[in-house]
Amino acid sequence: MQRYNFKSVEDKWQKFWQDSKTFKAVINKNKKKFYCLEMFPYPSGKIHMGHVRNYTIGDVLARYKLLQGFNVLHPMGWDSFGMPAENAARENNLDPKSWTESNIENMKTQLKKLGLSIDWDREISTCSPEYYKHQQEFFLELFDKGLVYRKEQYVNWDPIDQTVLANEQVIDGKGWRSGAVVERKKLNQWFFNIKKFSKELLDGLNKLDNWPNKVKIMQKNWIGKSFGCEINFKVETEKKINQITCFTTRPDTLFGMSFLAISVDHPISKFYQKNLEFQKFKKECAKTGTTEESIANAEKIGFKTDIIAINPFDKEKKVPVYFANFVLMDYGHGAVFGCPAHDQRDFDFAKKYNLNIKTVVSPEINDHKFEVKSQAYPGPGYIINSSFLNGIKCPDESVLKAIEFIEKEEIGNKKINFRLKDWGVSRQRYWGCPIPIIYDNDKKPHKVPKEMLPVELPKIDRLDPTGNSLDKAIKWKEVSINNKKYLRETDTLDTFVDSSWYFLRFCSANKEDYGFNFDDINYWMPVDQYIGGVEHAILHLLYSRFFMQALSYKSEKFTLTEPFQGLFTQGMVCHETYKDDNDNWISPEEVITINNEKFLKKDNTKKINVGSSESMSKSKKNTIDPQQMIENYGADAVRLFILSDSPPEKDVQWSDEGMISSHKFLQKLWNLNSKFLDEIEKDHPADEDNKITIETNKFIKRVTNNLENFSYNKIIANIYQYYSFFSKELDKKYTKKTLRSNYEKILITISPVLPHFANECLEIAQTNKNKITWPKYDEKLTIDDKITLVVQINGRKRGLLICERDLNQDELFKKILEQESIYKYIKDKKINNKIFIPNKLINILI
RNA sequence: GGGCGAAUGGCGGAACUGGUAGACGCGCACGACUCAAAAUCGUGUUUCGCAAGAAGUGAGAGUUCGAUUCUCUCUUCGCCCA
Repeated sequence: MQRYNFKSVEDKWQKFWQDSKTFKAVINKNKKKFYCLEMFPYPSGKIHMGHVRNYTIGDVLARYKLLQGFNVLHPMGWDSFGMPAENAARENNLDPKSWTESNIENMKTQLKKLGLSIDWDREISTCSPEYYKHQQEFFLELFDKGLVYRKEQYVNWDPIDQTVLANEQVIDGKGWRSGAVVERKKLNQWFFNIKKFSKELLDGLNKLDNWPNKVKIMQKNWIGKSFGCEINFKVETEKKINQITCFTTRPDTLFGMSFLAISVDHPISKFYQKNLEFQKFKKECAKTGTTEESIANAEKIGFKTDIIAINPFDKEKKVPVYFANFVLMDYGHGAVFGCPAHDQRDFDFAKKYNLNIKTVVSPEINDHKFEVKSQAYPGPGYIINSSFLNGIKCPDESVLKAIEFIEKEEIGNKKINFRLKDWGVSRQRYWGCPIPIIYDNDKKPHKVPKEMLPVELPKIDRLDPTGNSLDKAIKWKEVSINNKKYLRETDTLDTFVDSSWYFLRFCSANKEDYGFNFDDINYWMPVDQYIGGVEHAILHLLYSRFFMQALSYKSEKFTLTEPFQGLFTQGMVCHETYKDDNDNWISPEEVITINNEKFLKKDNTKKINVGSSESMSKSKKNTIDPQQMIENYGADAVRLFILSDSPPEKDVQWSDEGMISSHKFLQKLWNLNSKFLDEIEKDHPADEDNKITIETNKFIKRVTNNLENFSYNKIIANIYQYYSFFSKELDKKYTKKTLRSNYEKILITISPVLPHFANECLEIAQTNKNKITWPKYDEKLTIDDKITLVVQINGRKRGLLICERDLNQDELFKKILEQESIYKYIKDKKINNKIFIPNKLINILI
């Protein structure tokens, strides 16, 4: 018996799939399509275990659907713009383009070694002008539809590196690289009007039945619909201010108002521009970052104006107006009224500035003595101290009542507000898609004419260590059209834009005229199953959904609003972490285990401190290199292991022992295969044919169900079970025909998980290629004729009864009396009741 | 602080709509093969107990003939938002 040579088998099949274009997807309107897509990778240079898991899960599904007869589209591409390339280029004095391209080549080779069923002819890369040309067209299309606009917006500004930082680059309020305290700075930037589609994006979630609930809830919270009203506050001031409009969800607490707070960017601020104290205050506010979290955690500070606001519920009550750092201009109208007794933030503010704290909600009904003292009471209850609102249940009824009053008195109006903010897409970076806009001498923006697209990135040999290199590419920046001079926009697009429509591009990957072709997307879209990490639950998925809204807006031809019919979010791959005594991270490669204790490989004497298992990351050095594993154990073994230990939606622990045992198991399967081949030659009487057929049908049924439910870990268990059954039963008496047909079905059933191995075995068995389709199981043949019935006495298991199917209660009871081991419990006892579940259980109560 | 989810042997995890808890894998133990080891194969492996038996799915209650599964309270952990 020859050993299984995974290297030659895997190479052989990978070459075969590539040469014969097995996975090439071509539109065929007579066939049902299945679009299987995994989130495309950032080309960092090497694949990591997270990729292996993600793409194995997708590949199993794609191969299963292919065998089921679907016309499968399973493409792969590269999310190849972004900061790592820019950082690497700066550090190594390279061009981001060549760095990225060589990474892509590298990763492509590695991915191919996994044996994925990818149609590589549709490969796309977002940093290629062929791709971003279309993106620029879309940008202009959205521009024409009025969904793109420019406004001033705060950014995180690193004063040392002279650059804008993304939120995740701000660590504890400091720049990740320079360590400088990050400032808020206003820049003119481009925005996509995603807020406009808040309602559509929220309502659309209801249709997404095949999305994890958790992701839908996260998106729902992110969109943040809130019901309330706008209130127009009359003011007393010598300045030319008519009124101040606030949005509030709690107009029922208006009697407890003790101040009104507005954003430093509120239009009213123009009256204070010359006030030095105000300028100082504004600068102080700029010190807090731009994230909601940093604003929430910052100390609440205010600047008192000389404006007085009048409480519309009680015109005698007049309160001061403050500029406050916790009020944001882009939520509501940049103004809120403060009710300290029932909002902790307002409470803190009131304490600091010695403002009145009036309790207007009590937790118990008719409790007029309830008083807020050491902290705000934001909970439910009943309104007190509030004239016509007194005694009303809060907040459900009191809010409605307050709004009713507000509308009647024409103080304001009912309003639904969304937390979702417009999507700022400008990035002050070189390595991104150029924004196809040019500015005339008056700095007025114009579209780049269509025939001049794509606006290609200029080649820059050396990126500037500070600032935006595009801004300094003078030759590129200056353009002249019809003898008029313009300056190019030097910001590039957020890379989330690149990934918001790539799934459309896959449908028409090689067509040049437009981003996609309607015939193509009408056939292939939506993506039937999208698979990726839960970390993209909000932004990427929401932006992609928005992009479909934007493309279908005012369009008769584009009607797709939801890009991803099904979504699956897989868990991370984790590994133990190791540190030496000096607190340095140690990679698993440097660690050896002796008698269950872990030592540093270099000297074998230094003991390693084992830390918790965490998701694999370079910084903690707890990574396992997939390429190494594929070389050592083969792609099928790696696929088998990565699916085996945990359900795909949960985190999985990497285990070397598990990896090795998967590898060994393939060898066992191979040996079993040889035995099968020997047995297929022999013809026996059909004594056991029924048994093997039932076992095979059960196996197919289990695997099919587990495939449908993403219970891939259970499929591996099924495969182990089938192995242990057949390794014992193989030499029983089967006819040639039955053995062969069952054997072939099993090989096909395991082929999505072990494609190289299964195809090799099928070839050796000389299986007719036309017969390689997903086997259907016969429900009748998954049922054994004998069943095991549980016998309980007073709810306690006392024995098992192997008997025929469908016995009635009396027949069964007779059998129980015959069985001494059970009968001993009931003799001499009075039987009060019997609970009988046919073919499952009998519970005798004595 | 809010939302969502989870908790099962030494470990990862199974258990379909309430009906044999611990499938399958790892680890461990014992045995076979071997001069020996590795590899391989076989057997066993929730705990206590020699056994009969008893206890047992984070803790406590409840519903039920019967609860890992349903309800309530609590504890711990994870993720997301703040």
